[in-house]
Amino acid sequence: LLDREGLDGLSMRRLAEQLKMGTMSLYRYYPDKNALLDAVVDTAAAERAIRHPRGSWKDQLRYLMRELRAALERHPGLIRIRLQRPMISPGILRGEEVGIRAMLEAGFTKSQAARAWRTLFVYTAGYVAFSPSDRVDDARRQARAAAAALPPGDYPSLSAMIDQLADTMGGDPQFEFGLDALLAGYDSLLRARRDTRR
Amino acid sequence: LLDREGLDGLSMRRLAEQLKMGTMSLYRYYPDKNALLDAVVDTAAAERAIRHPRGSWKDQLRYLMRELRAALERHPGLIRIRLQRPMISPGILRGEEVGIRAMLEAGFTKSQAARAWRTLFVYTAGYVAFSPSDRVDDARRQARAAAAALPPGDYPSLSAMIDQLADTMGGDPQFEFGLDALLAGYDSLLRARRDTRR
DNA sequence: ACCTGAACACCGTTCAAGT
DNA sequence: ACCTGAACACCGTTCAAGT
Repeated sequence: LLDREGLDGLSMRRLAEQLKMGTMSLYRYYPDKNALLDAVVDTAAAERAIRHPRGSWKDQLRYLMRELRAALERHPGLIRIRLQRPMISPGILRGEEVGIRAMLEAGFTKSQAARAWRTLFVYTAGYVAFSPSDRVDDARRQARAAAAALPPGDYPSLSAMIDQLADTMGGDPQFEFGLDALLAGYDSLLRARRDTRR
Repeated sequence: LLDREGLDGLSMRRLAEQLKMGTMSLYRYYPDKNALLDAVVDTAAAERAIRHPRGSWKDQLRYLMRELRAALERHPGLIRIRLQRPMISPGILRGEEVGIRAMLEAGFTKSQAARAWRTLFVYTAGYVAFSPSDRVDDARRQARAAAAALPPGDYPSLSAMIDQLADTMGGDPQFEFGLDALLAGYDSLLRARRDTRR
């Protein structure tokens, strides 16, 4: 449909025009625009084909999050819809079931596994929302300009690492850094739990 | 201004009406709506009074992130503006300077400190965006309903932990869980670095 | 009964007419 | 020169008129 126009370009009128029908004919299929957007999110979720992952719980979570990120980036504008309507459909929960099962089997409590999954989701979805892949270069340029314009006396640390700051505005290494940090954090949680159990 | 109406309620026409001026008079102050929203973000950033934090690098980052979360939640709708225009002003970078300095002093490389800060920012801002504090109860209810409606055969893990899943939809403990996990992950990064140095 | 064009109540912004 | 109302090109949705 209208990935190419972005969320702002997706209007009932233009969509109807594209489909060569009267604007109001859309209301035969969906009661209002919200319902239509829900259907868009659901359709996108159905596109995801999650192979059952192999390896350690870390490997599995890493795979699931990379896949989630790719799925969200496949349709720019999708993330902005999901930010406005936190929807939960069976299709969306497919990956969550797999990820949480891996954690439970590794020894996490139910509460820990639930919180850990939600944190991973928030991080990954937040990453896509704040570092849109189609505007990384622009964001880097903007970050570099902003850092260079800072009074060095007040911002000594930032002024001395402009390149490093620009590097954080998107891309695979930045995403993987945060993912690794979270998984390492969960690892220490798991070790602590095993220790107190003894 | 119009915190109470949300982003959708903030229109040039209504704002002008509120200010008892003609709609077009606003354009004497800001060239367009984008500029006005930028000014809103900047004003909100200026409200933040960051005391220079004490304690370990972890304590300092924890304080800064709690403060960032509180600042973002103080004005609902602010986060949605910032999601659409990744703006970088000196006011916004105040906390970043403090946080990054703490990490550099603790032994992080520039690149690590930059990536670690960005990850914390993405997590915290993503948390506020995906778990809006004024709709936590609603989100919990929705999550519980969605989990209960799942076919237990296909979703055995999720079906057995509905309460725990609902708990992750917002609140302080969920935020702190993710924050702790990230900081624990950074800790192991720092330890690994110290080890290879010897 | 089903479908849909006209109309309504909104937008942001241009542009020309007022002072 | 400065200010701003009318007008333009859009919205989503209601409602009544068409088939």
